[in-house]
Amino acid sequence: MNMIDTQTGKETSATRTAYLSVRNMILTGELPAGQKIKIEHLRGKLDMGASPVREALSLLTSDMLVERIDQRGFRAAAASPENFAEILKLRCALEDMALRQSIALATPDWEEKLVLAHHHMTRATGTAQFEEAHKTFHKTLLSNAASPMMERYCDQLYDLNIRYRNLAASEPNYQSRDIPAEHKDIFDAAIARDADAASAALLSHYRLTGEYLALQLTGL
Amino acid sequence: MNMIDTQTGKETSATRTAYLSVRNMILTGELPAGQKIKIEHLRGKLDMGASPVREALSLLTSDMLVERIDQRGFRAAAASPENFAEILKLRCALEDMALRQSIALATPDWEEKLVLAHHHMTRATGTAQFEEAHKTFHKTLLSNAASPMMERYCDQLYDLNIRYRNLAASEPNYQSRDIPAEHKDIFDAAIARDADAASAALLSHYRLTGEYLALQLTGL
DNA sequence: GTGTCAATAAATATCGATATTTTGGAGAGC
DNA sequence: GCTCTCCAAAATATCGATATTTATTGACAC
Repeated sequence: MNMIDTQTGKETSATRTAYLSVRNMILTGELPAGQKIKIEHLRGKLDMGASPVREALSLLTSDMLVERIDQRGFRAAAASPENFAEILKLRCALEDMALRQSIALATPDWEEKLVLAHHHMTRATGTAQFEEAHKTFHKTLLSNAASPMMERYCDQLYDLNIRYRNLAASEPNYQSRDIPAEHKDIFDAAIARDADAASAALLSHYRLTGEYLALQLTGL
Repeated sequence: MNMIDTQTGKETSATRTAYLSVRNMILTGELPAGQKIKIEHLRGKLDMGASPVREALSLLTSDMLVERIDQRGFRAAAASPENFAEILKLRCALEDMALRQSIALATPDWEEKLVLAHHHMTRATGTAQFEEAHKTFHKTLLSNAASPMMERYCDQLYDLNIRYRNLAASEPNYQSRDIPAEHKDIFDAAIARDADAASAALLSHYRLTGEYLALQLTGL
């Protein structure tokens, strides 16, 4: 006679729901960069009280996706070509360090994870599925660095980069690039424990994408 | 008939008060690393409702001073020798980059700020006053890099480092070091726009302090 | 026209109360 | 003696209402 709730599930809190929703709205551009975020509006849209919304927005501050101004509420983080350039530069510097550490500490276990992550990426079907696998692949590359803070920074920067890709609007059209080959190069070098080659391939991968996106961001 | 409040002042919000208080408690070790933070306890101590306390804790998450576990509240960020080593490494990498950029973009205005910041540090009297001036000096060094995110990271890492200095408990006793001379070296090289020398001096300054602190942290 | 100021409207910040969830422990069963 | 289950007690999470603060508007003087 106990009442295990409807459909078991419900493994979540209102704050978490709000956090994920708003995060997604900002990453996709549904909440435009720099725009004021009205608590009342979100509260209605998400059907919850103001407290979890405020808390979610406060947490999003960590991810540099939301700015908070005392007594004046929240707004979606501004976006600009300069900001994008900075993200790219920081990513290159931090991921270079992290990847080299990962390789220096390479273990069979890490290599196996990497093999799987790469394989999943090549087999992904839909766009969403590929995005997921792509993120996992890049995270796995750095996951052996034994450096949680650095991984956190890299994670943040990855998401900020995704945001700009979405803000660039037009469907990505990667001219003459062979993206799978670029990934394969990074992957092969990492597995071969060739840190210099792996880092070079990774940074080139980022910089090519960066240059391409930067061109489309002149309107910001 | 109107009630302009007592003593005009009151330039602050409850959330901000809570943020600064808790931040200070964690930096000084009054809230020990890893310890659970009870909202009710703080609410009483700071004499305010639970909402601003929660919001302050959520914001402190950005600074990596507080960890949040869904449905299970907040705790002061853990501390460990490994974490300290990571902070040191990241600081060295990021500040090296930032300082070089600052110097590359050097202007008379920046140099003047730097001269003043260094002067204030040499003239500071109390410990608190010196700490303040010291922080300002280091921030000023990087302030010309035109890279807000990098500066934010460096700020964070600076505070995390201060925390470990406080956690190391015993009064700092910098053996045979001449701290003012170390600062002077950094300062002179920066003013001379010698990026290599400035960076070398800065990193040496950090690493010496780091080694010294690391010895005292074995108990963590 | 243009700028200032007060009144109003809107939004944020905060409180106090309540609903949920987790934690700790006391017995029941093995 | 050791788990496991189930029940308080404690703490967190969330709501709805209210107090404050900021933004807007329009009248009025210059």
